[in-house]
Amino acid sequence: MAGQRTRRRIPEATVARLPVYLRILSEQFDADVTNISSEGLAEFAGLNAAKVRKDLSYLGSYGTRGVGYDVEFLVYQIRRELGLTHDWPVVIVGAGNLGQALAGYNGFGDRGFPVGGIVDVDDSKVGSVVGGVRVRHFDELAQVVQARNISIGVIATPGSAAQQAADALVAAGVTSLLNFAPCVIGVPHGVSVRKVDLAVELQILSYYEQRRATAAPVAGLRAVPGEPRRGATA
Amino acid sequence: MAGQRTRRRIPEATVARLPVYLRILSEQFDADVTNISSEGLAEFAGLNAAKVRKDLSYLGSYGTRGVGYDVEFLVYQIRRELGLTHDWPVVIVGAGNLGQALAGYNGFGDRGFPVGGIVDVDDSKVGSVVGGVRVRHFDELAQVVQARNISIGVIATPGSAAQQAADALVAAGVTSLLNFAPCVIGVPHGVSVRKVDLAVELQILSYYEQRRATAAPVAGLRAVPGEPRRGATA
DNA sequence: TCAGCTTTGTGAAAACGTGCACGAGCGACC
DNA sequence: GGTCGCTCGTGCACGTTTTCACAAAGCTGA
Repeated sequence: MAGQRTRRRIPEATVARLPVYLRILSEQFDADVTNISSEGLAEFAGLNAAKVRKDLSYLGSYGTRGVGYDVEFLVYQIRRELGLTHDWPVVIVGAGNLGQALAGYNGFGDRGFPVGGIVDVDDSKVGSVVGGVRVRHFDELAQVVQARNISIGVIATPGSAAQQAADALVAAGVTSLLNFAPCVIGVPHGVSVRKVDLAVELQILSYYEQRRATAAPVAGLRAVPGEPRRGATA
Repeated sequence: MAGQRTRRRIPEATVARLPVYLRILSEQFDADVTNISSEGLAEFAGLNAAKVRKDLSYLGSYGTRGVGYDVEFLVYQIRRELGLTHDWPVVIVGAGNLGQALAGYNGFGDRGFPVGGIVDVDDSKVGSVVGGVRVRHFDELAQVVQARNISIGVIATPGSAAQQAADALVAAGVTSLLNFAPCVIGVPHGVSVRKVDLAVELQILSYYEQRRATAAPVAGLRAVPGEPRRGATA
């Protein structure tokens, strides 16, 4: 109650952009850039400077007027705000095509989300090793979760098994889910879900493609208002 | 100018939900459900009924008051609006871990987006076959695109090569990009980009996890306002 | 035909997110 | 110390999205 600063509520749209800023700032830091302006950061992120400033202002007043932001300090602050000061091991449910690719994808572990376990219902897959982790049986999910104190689960099952996977993950104590299955899953209040559906993304692109094709059959390629902005994240 | 009905502009938020409705409706159709209410559809999609009705109203007045919507007809209308009346072959740039997984993932082709080609700069990968498609060299990208009249490109390269991949795709005539690389890419006006970044999704989950952990250290698990809604896509 | 029930379609209001414009504060230089 | 130029932080207005509330319209059964 004493130490921690008052918790401001950060808008969801801003939360979704913080990881983008973090990546850019980390790259700049690695390139020995020590200071950056909202204008510069906006350029890298494909946004406008006012939005960047407003987003960063939710973290606190960490910029210096007339100068900009200290890159290293901002990296630290964003990491702290996003809870990235320690690793978050994840458990993957489903060792099929997608599950294997995810387990083998270094981008997870490199960014603080090591694969702490992977499970599948298929006995023929159990025991094999993907991405350096041995596949265990779905029934052992709770053990895996509790042994490593995992709070993030990744659903990489077919749609028909996704709800069952979600239920098992929640029952095991997982409170955040990343769902790759092409279906909506229901979870108790207090559990976060984010969904990534590749087909949906392609269908959205298809809409704008089709619209370009039919809306301006005479004028040829032309700007279409209401286009998705760049950097629209899943 | 004569035949086609006036083109109403559909809000981006609605466009992003139409694929979800489409999937649900297709499943219902396969289960021999012929009619569905906005309430029923909302339940499946994890939304409220008013939003569903407003979304569908952008397509036209296709419901029947007191009854609901004809599932088959609605499927047809959404497919038409999204431009899904024909296949959209895609070309994948990058045959690494992710590119191979995408090529091997049946969910693409099944939903009208067959992999029309996959290219890589690495000679050792050229010639190998993934997901039934032979990997060709990056230099042949334009040929691949033009031979199959491809307008959607998938970027599955490392971040450092993403901009180069995007430039080559655009130069070859591709007008829609799905970017899996962890960076923002710049494209000319008139080209659509959607971005999927797995690490970003996990970092967003991390934020809410961390918030839960620090915001209510006494009361234990509690609802957090401003939680991402379920099914938050892209 | 009419009453009663159901469900759509849609204005209007509320909530949310974005972009502009400008005051405030900081550093640099004289 | 004062002036100048730069950049942050933020109030405000605008556009978009969500939610509410209800009239309109269809079906059922008498």
